[in-house]
Amino acid sequence: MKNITIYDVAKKAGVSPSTVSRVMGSSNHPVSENVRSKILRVAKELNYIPNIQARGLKTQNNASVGVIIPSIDNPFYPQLVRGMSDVAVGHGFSIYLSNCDREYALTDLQVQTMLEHNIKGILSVYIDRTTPSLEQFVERGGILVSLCGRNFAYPGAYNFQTDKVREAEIAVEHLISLGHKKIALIINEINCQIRADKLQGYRQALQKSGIAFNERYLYVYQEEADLADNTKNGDADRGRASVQMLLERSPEVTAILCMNDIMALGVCAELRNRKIRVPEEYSVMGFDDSFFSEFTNPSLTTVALEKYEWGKTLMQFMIDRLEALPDRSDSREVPNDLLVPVHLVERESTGVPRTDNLVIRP
Amino acid sequence: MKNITIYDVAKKAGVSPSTVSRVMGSSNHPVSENVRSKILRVAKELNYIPNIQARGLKTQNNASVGVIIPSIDNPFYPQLVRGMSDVAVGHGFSIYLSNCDREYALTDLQVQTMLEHNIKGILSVYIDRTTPSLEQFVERGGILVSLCGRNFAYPGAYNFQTDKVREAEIAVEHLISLGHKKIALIINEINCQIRADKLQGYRQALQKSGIAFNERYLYVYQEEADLADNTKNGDADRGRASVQMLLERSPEVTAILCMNDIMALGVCAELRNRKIRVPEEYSVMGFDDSFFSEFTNPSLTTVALEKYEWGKTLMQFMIDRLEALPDRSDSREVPNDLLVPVHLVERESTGVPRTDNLVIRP
DNA sequence: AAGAAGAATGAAAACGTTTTCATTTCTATT
DNA sequence: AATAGAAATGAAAACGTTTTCATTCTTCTT
Repeated sequence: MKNITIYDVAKKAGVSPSTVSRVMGSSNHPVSENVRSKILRVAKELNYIPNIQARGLKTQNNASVGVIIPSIDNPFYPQLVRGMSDVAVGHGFSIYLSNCDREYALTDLQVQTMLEHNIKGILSVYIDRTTPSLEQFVERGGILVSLCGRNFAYPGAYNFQTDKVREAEIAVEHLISLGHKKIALIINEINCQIRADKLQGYRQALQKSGIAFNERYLYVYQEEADLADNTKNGDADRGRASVQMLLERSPEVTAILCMNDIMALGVCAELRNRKIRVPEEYSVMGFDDSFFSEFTNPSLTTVALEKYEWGKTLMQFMIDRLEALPDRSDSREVPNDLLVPVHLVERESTGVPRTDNLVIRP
Repeated sequence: MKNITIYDVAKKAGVSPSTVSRVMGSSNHPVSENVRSKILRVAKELNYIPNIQARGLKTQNNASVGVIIPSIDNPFYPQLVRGMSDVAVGHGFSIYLSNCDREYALTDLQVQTMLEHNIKGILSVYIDRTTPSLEQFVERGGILVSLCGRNFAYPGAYNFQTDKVREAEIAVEHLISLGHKKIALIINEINCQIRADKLQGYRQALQKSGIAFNERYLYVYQEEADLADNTKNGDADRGRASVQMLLERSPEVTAILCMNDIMALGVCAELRNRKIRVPEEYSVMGFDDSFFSEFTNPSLTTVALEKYEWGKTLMQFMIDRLEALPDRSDSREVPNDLLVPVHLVERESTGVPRTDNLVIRP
């Protein structure tokens, strides 16, 4: 079961291995037409398969990029990854996918592996903490492009930013424009930049409209608790649970802004359970415009980001850098025109606030 | 920017490269405790990173497995992939993810790439057509494990089967048990085994109950049409569109069985649009128990498969084979006890059939 | 017709490991 | 105390490429 090598085809074609290499690889060294075609023919006959490992060993390059995301099992990411994948295969690149759950140790480990595989490009999404191996990666000249919130930048990386502050502002502004003044925000513990950004946007929007920030309308909880169960995405359940708390602690609220659409779905389901109508009694909003949000009942008002487009943009950017690798003259600036904008998608789950102040049905 | 190699640490530690290799790699050759610890220490000091490409070149092994799925952008797959990923990283393996859209040419290309990367294990899910490079892969001793419908088996592969026939039967049986007799089935064009299996299950269940199969209740359409738009998952829209057709062609139907939950969601949304109630007027069912199905309104009755568990099982199986690679004494039989069962999840979208035969509201 | 420039080819070293085989060092048995 | 055997180490070849450098073969210019 010996592999067919460049030597085998060289022998059969009656030329030297060097020449074969020049036609099989991406060399631009000239080689005459007839020997080229002969080599190609023989290679096909022998079913020759270039050995990327050997090539990479020599060239210190391997056509693949590592993608690190929190978890593919969050509906935000599949489309993003799909966009990345599409442009990657278009350029002959492969994708190493890695779910790190935003866990420090796990991220470090995965990057370590990528380092060992001699991967030269890492695309990290919404990971807002650097690790030793990540630092080592950029130190060794690896290309790190990161997509994160507006208040975070890796040193030495190309930092794309999605403006989560603005996203949250847009959401709250929408709610305020409908007449809401008591708006609950449900988010995870603030250990992650995105969430901090969202909180900031929330406060900013309130402030702009002269509405006082009320600590009691803020629902923050630990994520760790149910991480153990990888079997399902916990956000929906967390949405459910929050409703219970909210109804006890601040039923006077008229709108509920959720961290993402899944959570909003959970909130809606629980409200429905309790025979509370959306949006007549509570308006509910999410983020991300997940694919299902258009089809739920009521359909979800949300703030959208072109995920697929983003994925494409990021990977294209990465590949451009990768293919120009030797000269790293450019700074780590990211062109502004690559920022894909964000927009409100207004659907059925939000409406004017209820007028009566009754409610309270535990 | 020269790499630190095994030679560097050998020199600094005052031993030979061979010895360093033995402690850094997974050799079981004995090496004394003091030199081992010394090497380890020096390696850490120098920030030595083993070069997997070089290792792979020598050992013809690289700790990664290729995963081929139709598209990560179909909610069935993220959880499956997550399961795979979890066990893979647990064993130090990396995942090469590849979306092939069930396209022949694309699949072939991606496998070709994996071949070039010297990947020794490919996990393929619901791809029911072999390609030249896939054949070459198994010919060269690659391990192919495939998850597919019950009527399909790759030659030379470990074939896991999910029983789509049975799944469909379960669904139809449920509907029949509620009293339905006129059951529509909406599926994609039958170029894929899963769909054929589902159709078979549908017919079988009807037959068992002595209900005649009615061609008019079968809605099949081409998938190609809107594949171009990768921006969104088209099944929901197809569900929508089907409602229109169904209402024209066979409004007498009382239950609608959809290919998957996304499609069911689309169907529900369109019915709601037309003020037609689910399940009072039409029962609607899907497949897959997607994570959102529990939270929609009405929540969806569906047939579930433990996707995360399946992913783990498959990857574990793969890694076991991979680690025992040299001896391939076993046949390609797959142990029966690894079959993860399928079950009905009864929720709100199905109920007894309406009694009046009115309807028809185009 | 001679020579220069360029095009096409080949030889061989290098990339960073693993592993076989040979050698040295140790331990235990007599 | 001698030696068999085991344990620990090292030297060197091999894995399959790419690429530098040297060489040969063309083709043009004068």
